[in-house]
Amino acid sequence: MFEPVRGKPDFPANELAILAFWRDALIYRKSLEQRAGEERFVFFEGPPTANGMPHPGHCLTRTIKDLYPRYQTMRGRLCERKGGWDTHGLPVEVEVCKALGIHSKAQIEEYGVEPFIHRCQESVWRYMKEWESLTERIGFWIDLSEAYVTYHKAYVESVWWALADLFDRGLLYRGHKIVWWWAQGGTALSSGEVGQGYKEVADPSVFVAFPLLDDAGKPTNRCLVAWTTTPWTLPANQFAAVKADLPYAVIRETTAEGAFVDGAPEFVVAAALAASLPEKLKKTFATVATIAGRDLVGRSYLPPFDTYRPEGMPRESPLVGGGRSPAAWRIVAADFVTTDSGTGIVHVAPAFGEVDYGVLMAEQPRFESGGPALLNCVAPDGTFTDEFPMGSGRFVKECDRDITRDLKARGLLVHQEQFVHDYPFCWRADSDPLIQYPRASWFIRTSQFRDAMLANNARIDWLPEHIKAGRFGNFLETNVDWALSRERYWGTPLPIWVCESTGRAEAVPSFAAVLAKPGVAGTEVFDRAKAANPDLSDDLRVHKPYIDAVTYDSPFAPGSRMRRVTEVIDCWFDSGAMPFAQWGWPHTGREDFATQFPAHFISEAIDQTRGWFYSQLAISTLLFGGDGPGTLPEGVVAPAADYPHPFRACIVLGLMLGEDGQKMSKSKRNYKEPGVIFDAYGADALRWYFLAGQPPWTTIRYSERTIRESVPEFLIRLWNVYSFFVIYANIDGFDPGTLLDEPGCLDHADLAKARGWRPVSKRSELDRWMLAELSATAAGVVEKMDAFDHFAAAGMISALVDGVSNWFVRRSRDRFWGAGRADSPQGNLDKLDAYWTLYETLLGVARLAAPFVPFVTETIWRNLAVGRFGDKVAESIHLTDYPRGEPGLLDADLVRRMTLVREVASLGRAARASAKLKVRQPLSKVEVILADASPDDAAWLAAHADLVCDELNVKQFEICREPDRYITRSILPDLKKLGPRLGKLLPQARDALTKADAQTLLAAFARDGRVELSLPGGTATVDRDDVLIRTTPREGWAAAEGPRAVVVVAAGLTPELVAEGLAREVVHAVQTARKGLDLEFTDTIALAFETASAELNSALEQHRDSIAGETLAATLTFGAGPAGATAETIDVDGHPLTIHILPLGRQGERA
RNA sequence: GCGCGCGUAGCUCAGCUGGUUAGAGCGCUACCCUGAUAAGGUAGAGGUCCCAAGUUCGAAUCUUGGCGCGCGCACCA
Repeated sequence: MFEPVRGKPDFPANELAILAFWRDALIYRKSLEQRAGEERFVFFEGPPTANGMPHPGHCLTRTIKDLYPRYQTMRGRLCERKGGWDTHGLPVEVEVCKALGIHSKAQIEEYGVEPFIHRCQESVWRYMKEWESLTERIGFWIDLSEAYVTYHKAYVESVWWALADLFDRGLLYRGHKIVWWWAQGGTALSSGEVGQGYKEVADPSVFVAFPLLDDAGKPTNRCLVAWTTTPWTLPANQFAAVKADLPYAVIRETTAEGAFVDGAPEFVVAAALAASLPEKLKKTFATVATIAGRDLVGRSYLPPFDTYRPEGMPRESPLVGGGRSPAAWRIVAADFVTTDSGTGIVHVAPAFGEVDYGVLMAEQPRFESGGPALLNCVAPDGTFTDEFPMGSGRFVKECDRDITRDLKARGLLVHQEQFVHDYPFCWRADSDPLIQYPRASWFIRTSQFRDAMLANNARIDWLPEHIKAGRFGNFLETNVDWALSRERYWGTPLPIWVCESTGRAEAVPSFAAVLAKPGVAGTEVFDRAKAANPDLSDDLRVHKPYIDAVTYDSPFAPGSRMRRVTEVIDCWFDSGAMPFAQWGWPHTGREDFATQFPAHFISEAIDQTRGWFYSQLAISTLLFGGDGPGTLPEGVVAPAADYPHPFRACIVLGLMLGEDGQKMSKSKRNYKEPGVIFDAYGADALRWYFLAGQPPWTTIRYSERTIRESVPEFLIRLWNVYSFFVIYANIDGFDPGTLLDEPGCLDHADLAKARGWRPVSKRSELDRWMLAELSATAAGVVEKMDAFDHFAAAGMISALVDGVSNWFVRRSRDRFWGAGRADSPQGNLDKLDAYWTLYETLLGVARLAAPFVPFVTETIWRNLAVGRFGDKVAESIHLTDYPRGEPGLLDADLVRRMTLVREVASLGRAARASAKLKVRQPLSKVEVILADASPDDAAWLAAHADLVCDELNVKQFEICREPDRYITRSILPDLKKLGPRLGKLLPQARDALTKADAQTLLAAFARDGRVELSLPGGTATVDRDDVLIRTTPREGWAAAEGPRAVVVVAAGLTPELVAEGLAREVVHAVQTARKGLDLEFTDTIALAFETASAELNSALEQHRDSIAGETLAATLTFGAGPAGATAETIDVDGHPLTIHILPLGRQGERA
């Protein structure tokens, strides 16, 4: 006996039981052990952070990340799945700050870096439990016990090795960078943070005159007009930029009569904007001259403030290669100048703008001895320094008004207005405007590797493909050096120590390397902390503040000490280093890294394009591409430099939105917690919804309704088939366990050894069809899954389940109900065949679907296989091999023809429906006209008349001999074939073919195989293969038309047919009544009919035996029913009938 | 502003290299079947395939330009 199956499945409860089984029986571990020594399928887990709650988006990634390793394991490969946790970074610090009720760096320092770091380390695991339970509940098999953790000492040291290697190769350097600076908080903000803080504000917009100087250095009456919305940057002005190929106009105010106003200055602005300034000023101007931008370049001007221009300061510096030039307050050419707004002349303050800084960087190499220095009169706290006395000690933005007033007083303010634009503010303190500000920073020379990264990218199998050349490729094209350092606390410390007297630096590859330095000191700081608090994690040895205390003797200056720089690094470098750092490589884990690099497969959402996808690719390309790493410990070998690495294929998942199509947000409550879905529908339902609902890269709208609706279509249907099988196998005593001694893997070849198993070639056509479909689907699914196309694979599996349910089982019902038991070779062989076929199919479907819906398939396997064979078979479906299809069972002809029958049956039902003839009513005949079937297929169909008759409840089925009675034919050109050949003649040919008499044309095709069409534009030869024949039913028949056939049913009814219809109607009524009485399938009844209708009475008499048989009526009488019977009066097609039923109890065997 | 993606039925989405009547599931309506039964089947209603121009014998599909939405960039990696 199989374990009886509930008709109404409780998937969630079922799944909990399966989870317990997996846990207790160590199935995941066994699935790996079983593949020991096999070829590997390498998977990298992109580390999530347990600092936040997991949400539905993580369910999607975890489903996909589980699917392929599970699949590949079943395909025979060894796929270890090492978990990982991303633990560093600003978000952790922010969480801790929130808990502490502080938020500036000063407050952190005040609280103490040491306790702060301790809090960070604890915070990292805050939602650990939720993450672990989600991971288990959704069926994501991954080894969390051995997970890598980015703050662990071994991990940090691995990252240190990478950084030291880059440093030694000159790829890690210190430079300046203009950042968005939160002055009040004393920190730069990351991209996400700045993006969140944009607000629309009105800033002052000022047009300022920069008087040009004559050769003697005296101001002239001619002024550049520059435009800025940040007046506070004017004291740090160093250049004015124009565009070389733009014309500039010199304009001067005129009186109403058109004469120049006495003493009015001449303004230089872009010619394209020469009209806008007079408009703003509401004055009239006339053009004095036009100058090309390039002719302005090199001229000197008087800066708006003399902050950096004290009397006697040399204004010229020596140029590289001879000559001299003013080093500042000079006009330069720049491409970023536009005429979209402003004046076409850009005020350049390199300290306070990224493009401005770029101008300075371009200028400096022109000069001897470094060229112009960066001028910065603002302190890190956002206040002016004493260099600019007017604003000294005040926040820069607050000085805008005074600066404008001062310019006006000195006659330099040409115009002032308000300008409304988006400007970033601090996301945590939204009244604090951010400013662009120069900070010293450490960079990695990624831009030098741009071409290598592009070459590497070109070899990656991106899904969807457009990521390669699109989002990711574009991003690589515009690569700039990676700003690595962060002036924060909780992160991997930058392993660079600097000589306190010479400023020379070196990088160390490990903590041991630090300890090995001469005169090392400061390690006792951690030791003391550990002594005071024995629970202190040793991992913190390599973190701030302890590592900062470690110093050693400088190799650069005797007597000096080496001290670590204060920065930590961008946490994206941590996660990007995981391919090797998860093993602690190269210090440890050499074997693991050698066998598990690169990954065959990774998958994350599209937001990782610039995150993990990039950081992995960049780090891997820099370290392992080309000549490979510069330094490796003795005996350690670098991986091959062949691209792609570190991953070969990457599924980029779409963004997940909430129920309302908006971004998921806890506060909006626009999504259901994963736990709610698991409890109501189960993990399989959620997984199937993700995998089969849409291609993975589409933006997905996560809604409970869609998940709920996706359950019946696949899971319930599969369950129904399974439940059907178990019910009848138990009734019939079909038990493979007693028929098969050596079950092996329960593959086709194994089943062949069973007693009572007949070769498929000997079984009924339906069985051959089912197993052919199974094999074809298996082959197709494998092909799709190997190409990472699970969406297509899921569609095939779904179609297969539909075929089992709605064709095989439905067509086989009579076989399962047939007489004779199926428990031995001596029984009903056809019934036995049906069981073996359904058994094999169910096992096959379950195994195909196992990576997708691992729970329900495990349930099926546990009952159908393990329950019968015990430990002779794999204890879990996930320990079996993935079906690839039996080539010997494939039968493309049969599959095609069965599709044709199903189509004909479907059309027949449609034809009945159109004539309002219900299927209960038998009809005399159905005829089919095939539009375009081969003679073999037509003959095959004719031979399957029984099948069609049964499906359609008709007495006779035939291929129509006189099709012209029912249909008309028209000839249609096959455009795909004729189009390329005929080109412009096509419309004429189409008209000719459509208008011509179809019979004549068909006759011509039959005779010659082709026809010649004389068309106005020439002659066209059309072969029989170039046309399609379309058949259309004539009016007046109960007919339905499909692409390949027309089906006509005979609507005429004879008295016999009507009587039979009535009888079936009554059977239906009795069955409904049985159901109402809650009778078992096998309960017998005493039945009596009472009717005033002679016609109905006669019909019931005629079909008395079949009615009794179908309804399990032990007695069938007419008149009043037996005592105690229920009575129900109904209307049967206009005839009154009272039905009396008395349950008699269980019958030993079914009829 | 720039880049990428998307726009197809009431909803969620397929639709490969251009081809004849644009599909599926769900929902709705009607009918059917029912010894899998809180399942199953058939049909109907519902579409200017976002708009416009172009290429072509032929465009949902290719090109260009708009419009709308999302994401990314604009700090930065």
